[in-house]
Amino acid sequence: MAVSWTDERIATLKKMWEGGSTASQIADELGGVSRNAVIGKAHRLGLKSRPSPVKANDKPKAKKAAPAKKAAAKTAAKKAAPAKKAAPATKQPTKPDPASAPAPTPAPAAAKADASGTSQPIPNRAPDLPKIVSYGPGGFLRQGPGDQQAPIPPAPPRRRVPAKPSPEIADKTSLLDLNDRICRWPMGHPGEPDFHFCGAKVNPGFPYCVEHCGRAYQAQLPRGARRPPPPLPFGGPRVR
DNA sequence: CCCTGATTCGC
DNA sequence: GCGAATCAGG
Repeated sequence: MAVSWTDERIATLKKMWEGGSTASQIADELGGVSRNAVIGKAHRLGLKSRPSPVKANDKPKAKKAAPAKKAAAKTAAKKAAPAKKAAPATKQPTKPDPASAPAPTPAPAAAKADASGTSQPIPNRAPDLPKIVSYGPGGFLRQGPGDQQAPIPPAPPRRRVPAKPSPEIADKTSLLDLNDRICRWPMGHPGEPDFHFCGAKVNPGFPYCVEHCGRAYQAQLPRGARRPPPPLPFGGPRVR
């Protein structure tokens, strides 16, 4: 292994993982590791999978055999002979487990965040869940179409080596400084040396400060008045 | 095809 | 403990 899992890297991994970032993004950000490594480490750390595209379902129907057998057979076959598909060994009936805990319902009742400067626009406080609520597909916070705050010129390329050796982020709010009480609004792009977070005190019950709550939770426009510009997490985080 | 996370297993 | 290979769903 080229890089070991230092305490710092583990902290970053945890933060991003819990923050909803994908394993690929985390791997990218950390640098020097594959997304598999990130996932493996995350599991070893005891982190669970939140939105897993593959795991969420739980059908009362019969399931396929456990992958263990297949994997074992596969590897064995691979090592032994270049056969593509090994013959299925003795099959064993898998008994379906009873349904487990219900899926977590996020229920983003973001409601209305006023745009004008009328004091506190948060009528209903968040009842619980101190964790993240609204992340965009890019892994970070979504932003309403109303405004832009940065030109966002450079699209960070997919790099896999140097990401954060030890940048001097000084007093900027780094990923590791995030906690439940400070605004997580991202400033800049992850991977850039000056990438940081807002860091202001959060609007109680929300992951952002009051100002950024107004940006994160924009009232839905009435149907028909739909705006063409879709919300982008960044200017264009993905480059391919 | 791309993506995602989960799991297994050799190292 | 680590992570590539593999699996499996979207």
